Formats: sequence, structure tokens, C-alpha cells
Amino acid sequence: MTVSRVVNNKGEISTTTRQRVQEVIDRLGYRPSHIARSLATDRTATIGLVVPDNANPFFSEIARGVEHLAHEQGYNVFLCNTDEDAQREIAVLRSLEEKRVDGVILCSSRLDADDLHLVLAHHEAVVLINRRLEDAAVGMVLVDDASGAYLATQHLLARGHRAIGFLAGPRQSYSGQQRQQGYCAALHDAGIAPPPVWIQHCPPMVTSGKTATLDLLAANPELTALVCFNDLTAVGALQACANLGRRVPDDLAITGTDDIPLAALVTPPLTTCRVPMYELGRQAMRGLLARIGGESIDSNLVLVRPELVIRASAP
Amino acid sequence: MTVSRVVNNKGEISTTTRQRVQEVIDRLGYRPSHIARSLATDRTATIGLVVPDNANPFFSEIARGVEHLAHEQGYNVFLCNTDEDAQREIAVLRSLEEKRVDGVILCSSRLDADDLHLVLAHHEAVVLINRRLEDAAVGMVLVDDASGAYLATQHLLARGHRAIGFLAGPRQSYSGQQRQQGYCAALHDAGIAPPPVWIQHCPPMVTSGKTATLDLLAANPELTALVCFNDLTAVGALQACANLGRRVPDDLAITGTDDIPLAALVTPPLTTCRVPMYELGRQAMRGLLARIGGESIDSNLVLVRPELVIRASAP
DNA sequence: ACAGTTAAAGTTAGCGCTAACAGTACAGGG
DNA sequence: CCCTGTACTGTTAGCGCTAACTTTAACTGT
Repeated sequence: MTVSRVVNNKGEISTTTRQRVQEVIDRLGYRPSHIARSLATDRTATIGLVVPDNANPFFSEIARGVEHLAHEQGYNVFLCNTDEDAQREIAVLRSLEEKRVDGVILCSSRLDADDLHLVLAHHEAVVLINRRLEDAAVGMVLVDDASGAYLATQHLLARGHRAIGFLAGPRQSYSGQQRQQGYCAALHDAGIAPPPVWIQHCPPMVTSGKTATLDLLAANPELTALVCFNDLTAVGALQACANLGRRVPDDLAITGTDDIPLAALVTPPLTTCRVPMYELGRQAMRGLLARIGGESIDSNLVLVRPELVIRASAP
Repeated sequence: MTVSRVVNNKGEISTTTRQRVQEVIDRLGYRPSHIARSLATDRTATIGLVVPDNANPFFSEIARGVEHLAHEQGYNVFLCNTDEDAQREIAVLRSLEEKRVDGVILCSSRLDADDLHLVLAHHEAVVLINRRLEDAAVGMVLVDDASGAYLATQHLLARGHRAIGFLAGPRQSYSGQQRQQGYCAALHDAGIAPPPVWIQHCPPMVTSGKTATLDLLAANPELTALVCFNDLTAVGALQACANLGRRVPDDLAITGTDDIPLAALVTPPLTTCRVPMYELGRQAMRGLLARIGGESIDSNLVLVRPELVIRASAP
């Protein structure tokens, strides 16, 4: 027990005894087991981070922010991919429960509200990223997706565009729904009622963005601009235009969302709504630490506003 | 103890008793604690994955491969970033030790051999990715970087280039050293002795690749081709050429390494040596599972060969 | 000398599970 | 009937740490 006082710097111990014990620790090569400590203290100093795909630059930057702050605070982070599969999402949340993580950060959950309530009830501290959940004692760190898409659409309107299409993300995506609302609001405010055919859903990847753009433009050749769910789908849209011989931005102006590193590196560089993903990750970890520590929480909701970054795809 | 037999499907138990116990488990909402189980069994069913930067597409794909196979096999993965800092690398390895992970996958370690031996001695199962270590009972999954760079350089030679520069990676990078060897070997085989000024070291990022390329071309305007440490530095080289008004590939042909998604999306798309990162991750996890399971290991070394992917930056 | 206080050190039950063993019941063979 | 083997069930010490408590020693005040 004196070893515990030395290792954890807790409880009453004299300097003399501390040094004596430390020497024994060093000599015997004592290596404390956090497993035993966790069982005794009911704390593991671990958290779970659940993302749809850790290789997606949006989530990898969030993960980096989470891991950095976690490390600074003495926590280790379990990384779990859901691969956009609800069953897998439930499975990983259950395995984290058995591992008795101190808390969970869940990104862009695709579970319906009932299932989400059910499975999160077993976790004492939870922060959701990009997912709203009513009547639950969880933190939420949301991007103000509506205002981001509103900004991008307004920018295009200000440049004279009227026929503006929208590449929505996955249908179950909370972010996608919010972005669609912002897009529609900007058009309505300009006195334009966007016909449903100007809106095309697709998974959040380059290839699907390209396919969706080809479909959208085939059905709506009058479009002169396109607001995209994210930068990956926007790059797909660039590829579609290259295929069709449509110049960007002259024939079709394109905006993305997120400002992942790729956005600035493609040709032409993408106008996009910058979401501070790294900071989003840190904010979520900050909220989670507060919950784990039992601090009083001012608000369950943190709203991060995107900012428009103008580049050559829609100057 | 009968609960344990049911939950873990181990030991003798009759069908009648199993059902009876399962009903009690369901009724009471019993949720097993893997922490207690870990203390009793000396197994945590967790592993550590240590990478320089989880947001780097090379490592994020590796992480995805590791996490997928880990999940399939009932393991949870701790994600740890080293940020190219040796002290942090040691710190995370120590924290994994205290968490009693069953094994560690360590990517592109920057520790010198002595320190690496010392800190890995406390881990029973280890697989290194992109790092060779002699006299250690660890697995190693290596990319045959030398042959990759040899292929790229040979391709440029076959296209008639003679003055070929090399953007090396970080000086302490094992991959960088191997790629440099392949580059030099290809030139030597073509009867060319590459002057040291054709070789420029730089960190593995877009911005540093751009800076290094500007420096290299300023000092060596005779260069007509460039082999780059990775795709990120190659994109930096593309940017440098755009700044200098040098056309790619006509004035300077450029090759990258890794074939991260970005490589195909930039303009012009990069010729590059494709490294199957996802598969690299799965291979490493496979080797780690074999070590954790105490299986006899055929070989400590798995060598993965890159293949040349020809695109417009060096057709 | 005695009583009270306090800093420090020592002790142990308990965290929740399981490997290992002991006990029980039954079937089959001699 | 007795013995042996096997399937099954029940029991418990131990994993390594720590919160909580007890004990000890030293000091101070009366």
C-alpha cells in the first residue's frame, strides 16, 4: 500500500519513506498494472472513440484532436470503426461497455433515436459529434451545418447563380439533413423554390460524388452551380465535370464542405466551408472529461460554426 | 462461476442449466466486466497501435486494416500518436504497458535501436511496421521500399530521363533510407553516379515537399525528373512546379510513393508506387495475433512489394 | 506523568471474474 | 453389490491494486 502512495502521489507519506520505496520500485523493476487499479477504483482511464471510418480525413482529424487531449490528460483512446453499419455500431459500443471505458465519443451515429438511447444508457459519460439526441444526458458537439450550407449557397447566389444543385450526403446523415436545410433556406430567401430534382443523395465518397453529379447534370443541364455535402463528393463532382468537358467554375461552380487537406490540393482548389475538425475533437474530449469528472455542465450543446473559404472552384 | 461458463461458452454445462442461467442473466441485466476478467486471466483482448500521425493517409489506412481484423477477432485497439517525437513514443508505449495490452503494433518508429529494445522488452507480442530491428523477437512487416524506388527511377530512366532528383524523407526514417538506396541503385545500374546535391531531405508533408523542391530545382536546374519520398511530398513538388511555371511532366516528371487516395485526385494524377496500406495493417495484425496466441512463427519478416502505378505525372 | 492530537505507516476487505479443484450423480462393467 | 469413469455443478483462492480503517510514534500542553 505504501507503493500505491508513491506511484499515485496520494495519501500521507514522508519524503524519507518515499525515496526508500522508490528505490525498491526501481531496483525490482516494478511495473504497475492499470488493470488491477481499474478494478479497485472503478476507473480505467480509457475512452472509446467511435467513427464511421477512421481513414476519412474528416474523422481522422477529429481522432487526432481527441487523442492529443486524451494523452495530455492521461487517457488512452480505443478506436472503433462502424463502417456506416448500425449493427457494427451497436457491437462496438457493447464491447466498449465490457471494457468499462470511462466514456465514449460517438461520431455521426446512424442509429435511430430509440436504439441510440438504449445502447448509450449503459455508458456514464457520452459526447456525440454531429448527432443530436433529445432527452438524453449526453454532450453534443455539432457543426452548424445549416449555416455553413447557407453561406456557400448565398455566396453562389451573390455571384449571380440561380440554378444551384445540391449533392446531399447519406439519407440517415444528420449533417446532410442540416446542410440541405441551409441550402434550401438560402434559395428561399432569394425567392427561389428549389425543385426536388436539384437534390441528389449519395454516400460521402469521391466515386459516389462523381456518379451522383453525372446523374444530376444529365437530368438538370440548367444547373450552373453545385453545393456538395463534403469535399470528397465535391472532388467527385470535379471529376464528373472533367469527363463532361464542363469547365469549373465557368460552366459549373462547385463548393465543398469540411476543408480537408485535399480541398486545397486539387485543381481547381475547392471553395468550401471549413469545419475545424481537430478542434471539434478536442472540444468533444473536453466535454467528455468534464462529464467523467462529474463537473456541472453548463450546456449539453456546443455549436461550431463553419466559415467559408473561397478558392478557385467558386471564386 | 456457472455464469462464467455460459458467458464464455467454456467448461461443462448442461443445456438445461445453460438456459436457466441465461434467463437470470437477461432478467438481471448482467453486464460482464472485461476488467475483472482481464485480471483473472492475464489477458485484456486489447492491443496498442502506435503511429506517427493517424491523420496521415498512409497510417490511417493501416489503422483501418488493423482495426478491422482486430474487431473480427474480438480485440479492441488503442490508438496512439507519436507526432514524430521520441519522448512521446516512449511515453505511449509505457502507458500501453500499464494498460497491459496483449500486444503492440508500432509503425515507423523513430527510436534508436537501443531505446527500442529497452522499451519493447516489456511487451510480450510486438509487430513493427516499416522498421527493422535486429536481435529482437518481434515481427516485422516491411515495405520493400528499395525495390519500389528502384522501379520508379527505372521507369523514369526508361523514358529517357538522366538527371533525376530524389526527395528523401526524414533522415531518421528507415523507409526513406531504403527508398534512397533503391533510387541510387537504379541510377548506378544505368551507369549514372548521382551527385549528393540531387538528394534533398525533408519532413513527409506537402508544404515541406514544396519547399524542398523549390530548393532542389534552384540548385539543380538540370533535373528533368523527381522521385519523391511519398505522395504528400510529391504534391508539394507539383505545387512548386506550378509556382515556377514548370510543366509536369514535360519539364519535370514526378513520381510519388504510397498511392494514397490523393494521388489519383490531384492534377496531374501522380505516378506512384502503390503500397497496400490496408493490407499492411491486416498483415501486421495477423502476425500479432499469431504471437499473442503463442503460435510458432515461420518468419519474423514479411516483405510487401510495392507496384508501380503509371499516371499522368510521369507517363 | 498523563492525555490529547496529528502525521505517518501498516493492514485488510473488496473490486468481479475464473482456473482449478472438490463434490455429486449416474451409468456401465466386473 | 462394488468400483470406476464421466458429465456436470458448486466452491474458492487468487489475480494486483486501493479505500478505508487501525495502529504507531512523536510531540505538545497541563
